[in-house]
Amino acid sequence: MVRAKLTPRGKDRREQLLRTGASLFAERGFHPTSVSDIVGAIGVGKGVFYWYFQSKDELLSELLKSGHHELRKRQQQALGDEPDPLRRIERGISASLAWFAEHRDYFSIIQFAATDETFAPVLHRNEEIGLSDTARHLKEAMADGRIADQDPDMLARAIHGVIGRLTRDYVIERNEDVDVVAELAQSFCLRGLTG
Amino acid sequence: MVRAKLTPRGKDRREQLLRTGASLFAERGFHPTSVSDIVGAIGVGKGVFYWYFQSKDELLSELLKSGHHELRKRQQQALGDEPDPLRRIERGISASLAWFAEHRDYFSIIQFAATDETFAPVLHRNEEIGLSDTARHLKEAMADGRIADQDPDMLARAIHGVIGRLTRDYVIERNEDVDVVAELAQSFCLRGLTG
DNA sequence: TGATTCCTTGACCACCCGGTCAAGTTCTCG
DNA sequence: CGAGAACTTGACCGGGTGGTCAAGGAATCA
Repeated sequence: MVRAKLTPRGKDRREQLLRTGASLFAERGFHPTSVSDIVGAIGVGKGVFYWYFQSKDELLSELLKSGHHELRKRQQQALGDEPDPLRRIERGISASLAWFAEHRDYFSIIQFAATDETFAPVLHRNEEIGLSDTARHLKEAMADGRIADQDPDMLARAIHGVIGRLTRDYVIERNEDVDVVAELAQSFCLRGLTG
Repeated sequence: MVRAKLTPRGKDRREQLLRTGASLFAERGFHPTSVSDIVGAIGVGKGVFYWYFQSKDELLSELLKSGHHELRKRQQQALGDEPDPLRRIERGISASLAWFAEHRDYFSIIQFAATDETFAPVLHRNEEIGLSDTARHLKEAMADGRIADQDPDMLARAIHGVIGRLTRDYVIERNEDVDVVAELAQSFCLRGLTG
C-alpha cells in the first residue's frame, strides 16, 4: 500500500529504496534484480519495500518519472534566455551530458526501459518531449536562415542519436571529461564530417 | 545437450526455434519470455528446446552471433571495391539500414543485450568491429584531405549513433522507406546541420 | 501515561521458471 | 526387415519470485 503521509524518516527510507533500486537495476538489470536483493542491500525486511511501493514496477516507474523531470529541469536552466537557437542546442547538449554524468544509473535504466513493453510507452512520451524541444530550436534556426531547410524532426532524432551514443561510450563507460565530449558532439552535429 | 549431427528435419526445427525465440524476445523481452512460451508457440514439448540448445541463454547468444555475421556480410558485399572512403561509409549506412529493415527482431534483441551483463560483453566486441571498420574509412578520408582531422573513433561512434537512432525511429517503428532514411542519415553525417 | 499512527519484521504463499530425463516415436540405412 | 540414431513427449524437480500479513517496536500525539 502506498502511504500518503511520510515522516522525515519515512521519506529518507523511500529515497534510500529508490537509490538502491536504481543502482542495482543499472548494475544487474531490472528483471535479474529481485525485491529481496534491494531490501537485502539495505539490510531491512521485505515488508519495508511494500510499505513504500506497490510493486517492483512502481519503483522503476518512479525512477523514470523523477529522472525525466530532473533532466528536463537541468536542460531548461541551461537554456536560460539564450536568444540564438543554435546556441540553445549546444547548451542543451552540454546540460544533458553533464546531468547523465552525475546520474549514470539513470542512463542504464532508460536503456532497459526502452526494451520492455511495460515501460517503453512512458519512455517514449518522455523522449517525444525532448525531441520536440530540439525540433523547436531547429525550426527557429531554419526560419532565420542559419541552417538549411530539412525535416526538423529527423534532425532532432539524429542529434539525440549522437548525444546518446557519445554519452554512453565516453561519459558513462570511459568517464571522459563532459566538456570535451560535449564539444565533440556539438561540432559533429553542427558541421558534420565535411563541414 | 547440443547435437553435432542434425538431419534436415533437425536443422529446420532448430531454425524454427531460433526464429520463434527471436520474435518473442523482440516482442516481450528476453526475461519475460519463458522457454515454455517458445515451445508453446511452436506446439512442441519442452524437451525439444533442450535437444537443440543447452540453455535459453545459448539461444540468445546464437541469435546475436548469427545476426552479427549476417549484417557484417551484407555490409561488406555493399562496399564492393568502392575506392572512395566517404562513399564506402555511405554504402555501409545503406546496407545496415536495409539489413535491419529485414531483420527487425534483431534490432530489439541487440538493444536488450546491451543492457544485460551476461550478453553485453559479446555485443560490445561486435560493436567494436563495426566501429573499427568505419574508423578505417574515416582515417583514409582524412589522409586524402577529404575531411578535417578529428578523432576517427569518436566520429565513428557518432555516425553509429545516428544510424542506430534513425533505424529505430524510422525504419523499425515507422516503417519508412529505407532509401529515404539512408539519404537523411548520410546527409546529416557528412554535412551536419550547417554544412 | 496511554492511544494512535508510522514503520519494520520475516515467515509464508502460490506460482512459475529453467532445466532434466525415462520413455516413446520416427527416421535412416544396412 | 531390424537395429540404432535422431527426435519428441510431458511429468517432474529444486529453487527463486513477487507479494502478503499478523505481529511487534518506535515516534508522536493527547
